[in-house]
Amino acid sequence: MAEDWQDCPALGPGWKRREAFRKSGASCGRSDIYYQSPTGDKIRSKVELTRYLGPACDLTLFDFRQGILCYPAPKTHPVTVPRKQKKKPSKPAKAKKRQVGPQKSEVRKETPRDGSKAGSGTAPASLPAPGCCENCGIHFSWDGIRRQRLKALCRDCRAQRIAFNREQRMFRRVGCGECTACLVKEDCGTCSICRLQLPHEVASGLFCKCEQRRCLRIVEKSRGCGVCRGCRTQEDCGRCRACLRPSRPGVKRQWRCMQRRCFWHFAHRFHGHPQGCHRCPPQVVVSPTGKRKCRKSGSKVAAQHHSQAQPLPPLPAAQQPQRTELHISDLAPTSPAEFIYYCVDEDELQPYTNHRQNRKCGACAACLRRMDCGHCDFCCDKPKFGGSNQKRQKCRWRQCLQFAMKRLLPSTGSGSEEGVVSPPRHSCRKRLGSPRQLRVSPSLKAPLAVLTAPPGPAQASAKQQAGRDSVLPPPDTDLVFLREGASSPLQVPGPAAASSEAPLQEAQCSAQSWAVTLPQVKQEKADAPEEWAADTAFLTSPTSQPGCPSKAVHTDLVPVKQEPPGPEEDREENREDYISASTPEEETGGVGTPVITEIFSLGGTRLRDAAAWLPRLHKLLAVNENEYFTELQLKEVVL
DNA sequence: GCCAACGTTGGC
DNA sequence: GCCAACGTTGGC
Repeated sequence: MAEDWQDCPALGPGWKRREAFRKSGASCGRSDIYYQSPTGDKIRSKVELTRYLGPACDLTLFDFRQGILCYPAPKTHPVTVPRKQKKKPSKPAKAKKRQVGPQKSEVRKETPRDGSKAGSGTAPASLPAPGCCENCGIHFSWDGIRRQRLKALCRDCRAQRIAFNREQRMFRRVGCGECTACLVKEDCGTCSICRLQLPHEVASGLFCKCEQRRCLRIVEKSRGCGVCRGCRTQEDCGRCRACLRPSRPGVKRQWRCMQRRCFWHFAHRFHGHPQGCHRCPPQVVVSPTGKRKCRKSGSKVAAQHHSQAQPLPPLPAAQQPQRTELHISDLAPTSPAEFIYYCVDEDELQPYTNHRQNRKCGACAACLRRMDCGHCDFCCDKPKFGGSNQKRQKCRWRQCLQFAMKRLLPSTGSGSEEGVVSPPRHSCRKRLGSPRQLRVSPSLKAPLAVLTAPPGPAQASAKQQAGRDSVLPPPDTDLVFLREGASSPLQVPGPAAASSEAPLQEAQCSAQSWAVTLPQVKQEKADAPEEWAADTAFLTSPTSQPGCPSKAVHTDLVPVKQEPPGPEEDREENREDYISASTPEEETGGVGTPVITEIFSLGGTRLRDAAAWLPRLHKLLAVNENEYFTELQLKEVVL
């Protein structure tokens, strides 16, 4: 896309403008205008531009869409006269009709970029210290590339590389269609893929393609392109981190000098990110249980082909997969130990829906929540809260819980039909369930399930509500027990007097006092299909009620009191063992991820074991009603 | 496989 | 026109 950028002298040297036409969706054909500052910052609207340039810069005359300055025409002459010149900073910034996060935003924008934007009223930015492109060697502004990238590539080279990667993915999926391998119509029958004896339609599919039919234009990492600067470099530089990396005794050096790595190194190795993982969207791999898996993770079992697997009907000649024709049950192996992972076009498994709306059930408390909490990391990222708009995600407290549950329980379809749109059955595309929705605190991977009443600024009452109906997460803690309908955390939860803020739909499950939800992504990836089946069995145990989404609900659970901010020693201990009291900040939806659901992942504990340890947990809870539990205690219970 | 970043699109 | 946030992708 780099070629789409065009200079925009109206904003000064180095500014670029791009018009992007929407290629799909309801607004297909519509165009959006983006600007890029000399330092590489992307501007998406005039408001952002105003914010970016600061109040000293008057954009009144600047036509954002056209990228030109429009001076007021004579009264009788409506035609604007574009001029290519710097705008005048003399006039104070026009008050926007809608100032979003005015002060914070300005502070935020100016703080990190003061250097580049000081005096940017007309000609923005002193250029940052240049870097040297690893590929072409030219000097360029490194500052424009904000990510933590190892390769220092200039914009053009990076664009080339990205284009190359994109092309390579396409080659891997469908091939170039021109090389001799792509023209081969028959499988060899002898390669490792063919020997798996996968159904023909699968074997002739994309990533499972016969080795003899794999596109020859795929650049193998081990070979490199042979042409780029990296491939042509014969000697190690001796200075890069690879060269400096100490080799293990007795082990041949594994690290190739950074300077000798192929510029085109395909970022996703074929077997590293095959179709099925979230990096490879067009294809998914589906286990017979319905859990989609990245082939990488499923490769072991994939190698164990079950000869009795029922072949799928042949694909139409047009190679269009038969939508909705594929049923997971058709693929069920006769032995639980044996699984076959099929390449299935994702569209086969989900009829067309508006994907962008599939993340909302519209019914859960999170969906019903109107206000951003203003404190979670995603809120903090929002411009209106002074963020830099990099994450661009919905407030964590507003991320659909139903969707999360669906993702977590791919094979569980019960109990969610009541006016709830079933979220799409997405593959292991993580983004869909998204760590954004449910993220495990990296500092503590041990907690039990958590549900919290979302805190937030929106509710003075909500805060109280949170205090009443739930136990808020202590710092660095993923453990929160939500109690419904209770007047205080100390009471044994009674019938749900569902708080409108109570997450999930426990509110609908009047008999359920506690809700325990599944771990999100990390658990998902770790679980084997059979474990999911077990999980599901547990989660859909008779304790669940019709109308309730599938989730672990244990009626025997006794409430746990969340201590108020405790003594200092407790806080210290929290780092190690304790799930301690929450800080005031977190009580309002604070810095810590406001975890919606978490986790049964104590040391790899599976939900399937829950039947065994839940009673123990129950006992512990009963004994320690007013206490917190150490991670150690929880481990003892669960493990 | 995870995550941050960001292009893109929906909707107000 | 603008913002929200979904979904993709590069880096690791």
